[in-house]
Amino acid sequence: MAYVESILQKCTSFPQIRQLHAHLLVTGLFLLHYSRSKFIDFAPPPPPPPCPTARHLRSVPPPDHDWNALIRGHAQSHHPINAITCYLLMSRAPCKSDALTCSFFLKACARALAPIESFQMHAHVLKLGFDADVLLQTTLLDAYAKFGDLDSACKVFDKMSKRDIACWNALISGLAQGNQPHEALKLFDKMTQSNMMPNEVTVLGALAACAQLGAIGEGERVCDYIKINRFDENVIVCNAVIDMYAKCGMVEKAYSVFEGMRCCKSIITWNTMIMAFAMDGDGEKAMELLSRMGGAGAAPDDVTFLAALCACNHSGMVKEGLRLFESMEDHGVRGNMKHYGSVVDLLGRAGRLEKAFDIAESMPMPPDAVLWQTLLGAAKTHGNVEMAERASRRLAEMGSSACGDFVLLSNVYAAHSRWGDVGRVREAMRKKKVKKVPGFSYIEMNGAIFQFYNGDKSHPYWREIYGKVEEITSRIREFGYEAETNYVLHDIENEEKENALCYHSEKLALAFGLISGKEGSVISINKNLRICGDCHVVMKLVSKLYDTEIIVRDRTRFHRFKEGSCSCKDFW
DNA sequence: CTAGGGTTAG
Repeated sequence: MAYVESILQKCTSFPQIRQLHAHLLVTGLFLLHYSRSKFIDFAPPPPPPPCPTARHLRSVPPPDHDWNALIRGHAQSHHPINAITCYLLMSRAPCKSDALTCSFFLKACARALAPIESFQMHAHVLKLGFDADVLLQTTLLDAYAKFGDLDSACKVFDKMSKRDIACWNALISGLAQGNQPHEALKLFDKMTQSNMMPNEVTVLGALAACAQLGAIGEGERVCDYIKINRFDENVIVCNAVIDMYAKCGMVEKAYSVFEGMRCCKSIITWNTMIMAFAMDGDGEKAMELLSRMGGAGAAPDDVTFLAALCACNHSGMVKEGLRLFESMEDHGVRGNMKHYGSVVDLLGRAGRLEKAFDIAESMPMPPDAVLWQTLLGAAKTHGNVEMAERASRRLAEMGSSACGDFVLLSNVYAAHSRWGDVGRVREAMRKKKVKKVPGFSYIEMNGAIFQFYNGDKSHPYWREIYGKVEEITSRIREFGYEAETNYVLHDIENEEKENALCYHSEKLALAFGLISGKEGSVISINKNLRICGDCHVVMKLVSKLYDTEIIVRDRTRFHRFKEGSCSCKDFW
C-alpha cells in the first residue's frame, strides 16, 4: 500500500488521480484504501451534468473514518443537500460525529439553505459538548446568518465563551448581507471599542453596510482605518472601497481609488468601476473603461458586459448597447438571463416594444419574472395597453403577484382613462392579498442616519418636518409647480390616502435635510424604491430655489439635482 | 496512525 500513498501524494491533476482511481478499482484496492479525501477533492465540480467519476467515488460505501471527507466533498459540490443524506447514512453506521462532521454538515446546510437541519445540528452540537469550539460556533453562526435568521446568529454570538476575530467578522458580514446594515455598523463600532482589531475581512463587512446605507461619513472613517493599516494593498478591500464610494454617489472618489491602486486590479475591480459609472448614468465613461480593459490585460466577462449594458440603459445609449450585446460572443461570453433582460430594457426604453417582445419570446432560455416586469414597465412608459396586458399575462402565468406588476398595469389603464379595467386590477390585488413594499428613505446627518417611511410621524420633530414640506410646496408653487395627481396613480408605493403624495418618504427626508443640514451642504438621500415623478419634479425645483445640491439614490441609480435639473436628464 | 473546519469584493 505504501506505493499508493506515495503516488497519491504526487498527484496534481485530475487525469492523474483518475488513473490511480482506475488502478485501485481494477486491483480491488479501492475498497481497502483508507483515505479518499484527496480523490474527492480532485473530482471535478459538476454535476450538473453529473460526473460519473465523482458519482462512483460517492456511491462506494466508505470505511468508517472517511465519512467526514465524503460529507465535506458533498458540502462543496453543486448539490450540498447530498451532504445531509450522507450524514443520515453515517448516523446508521457505527461511527461517531466529531466537530468536523458537524462543521461540514453545517456548511452544507448554509449552502443548501436548510434551516431545519441546521437547527437539528445545533442541538446535536450542544449534546456532543462542542459549545466551546470557536470555529464550529462560527460555522453555526454563519449558517444562521446565511439563511437570514439573524436573531439566532446573534444568540450564538452572545453565548460564545471566547470570541476571536473571525466570529466578529462572520456576524458583521452576516448582518450586512442580511439587510441589517445599521446593526452591522453598530457591531463594528462595538468591536473597535473592545480590544479586537478589525482586519481586512472586518472592513469588507463594514464597507458593505455603508454601501447599503449610503453612509458616506461612516464609510470615510472605515477608509481612514484601511489606509492606516495598509489594508489598501489588498485588491478585495480596494474593490469594496470603490463599490462603497459608488453606492454613496461619489463616483469621482471611486475613480480616484481605482486609479491610485497600488495592488493589481482584478476583473472584479474593472467590473465594479464600470458598474459605478453605470449607476451614475455615465455611459460614455463606462464604455471608455471597457475599451481600456484589453490593453491592461483584463478580459471582459459576463458581468463586465452586464455592467456596460446597464450603463447604456441608464444613459439612453440604445445603439451602443445593442452593438455591445452583439459583440459579446466575439469575446466568448454567452448571454445569460440578465443580459437579455438588459436588452429588453434597452429596447423598451427606446419604445421598440415589439422588438423587445420578440427577443423575450425567442431567447435561448425561458424569460424570468424580472424580464417580463421590465417589459411591463416599458409598456407603461409608452402607454402601450396591449403590450402591458401581454407582459402581465406572462407574469400571471408564472404565478408572480408582485405589487408593482398590478400597479403598473393599472397605471396603463388609468392613462387611457379605462377606469373599469383599473377597478378590475385593484380587485384582483385585493383578492390575491398582494403585499405592498413600504417606501422609505434614509438621510445621513451629522454622522447619524435617519429613516422616514411614507407619511411617517414617528420623528420627534415631525410637526416641524411637515411644516417644512408645506413651506416647500407653497414656495415652489409660485414657480409653476403643480402636484401631479397623475402620479398618485402612477406611483408604485402610494396607495393609501393618508400617505398622500406630498408626504413621500423622500420629501420628508428632504425637508429634514433642509431644516437640520448646514447651509450649502449637499443633501444625500437613499430610497428603497424608485423615486416617483412628482418627487423628481419637487427635487429639481428645490435644488434651484433653495440653492442646494441634492443627491437621491434610487433602487437602481443616482439622481443629482443641481440648479433645477437632474443628472439623469429626466431619463430613468 | 493522517487530514480535514469558521469570516472575504462585482
